[in-house]
Amino acid sequence: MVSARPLARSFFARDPRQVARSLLGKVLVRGAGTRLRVGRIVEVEAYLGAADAAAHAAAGETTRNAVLFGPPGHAYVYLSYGLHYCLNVSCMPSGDAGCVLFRALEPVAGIKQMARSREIELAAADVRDPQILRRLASGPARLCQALEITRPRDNGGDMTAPKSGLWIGDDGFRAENIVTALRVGITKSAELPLRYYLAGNEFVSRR
DNA sequence: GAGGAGATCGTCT
DNA sequence: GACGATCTCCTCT
Repeated sequence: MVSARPLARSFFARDPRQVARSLLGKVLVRGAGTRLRVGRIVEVEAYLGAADAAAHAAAGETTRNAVLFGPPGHAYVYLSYGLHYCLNVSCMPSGDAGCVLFRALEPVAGIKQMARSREIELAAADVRDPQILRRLASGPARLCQALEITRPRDNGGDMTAPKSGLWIGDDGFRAENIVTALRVGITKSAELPLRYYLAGNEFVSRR
């Protein structure tokens, strides 16, 4: 089991582009005690708030996106296409409602639990099968399924506090060779290069 | 391996 | 009443 320390709130009180790059290589931790599920963050996207037409915050504050307008470092979870949840963390560039979307994780611990949540049959021999591991959390909706992240349960939670049950930690891993690319699945402001991932990483959702 | 369609519902117009 | 920051399955090549 890795030991990780939570990130400070000030980490998130920056421009979402800086936060996004800095988050690569950190670990997303679900749960408490010994039943932890841990994934390394390998792919994220930045959303800039009012200046970014693709951002949920662009049209102003509503009950849905209220978390984005609150303090940085909190979880913003929303339902996409009526089926899937997606996880963001709020940032605060000069009072604006920016955020970072988590797009893919590399499973580190609690792999069998993740598979169960994803309804993937996993024999002991499969735990190291890269084909199967890749299906666990490579995609924003998949990682929410794998960690059982939902809006009723996790929206607004404090991602700097382990006691919230969903937090981000630094285990000493240092990201190198970060690739910048276009964001996935949006139509507005699609030309902005705000997606970041670890070069050559197997668990990135799209290359 | 690539491409297309369907699933499904909260939120905003 | 329309529309998604998606995933999976199916078909075709």
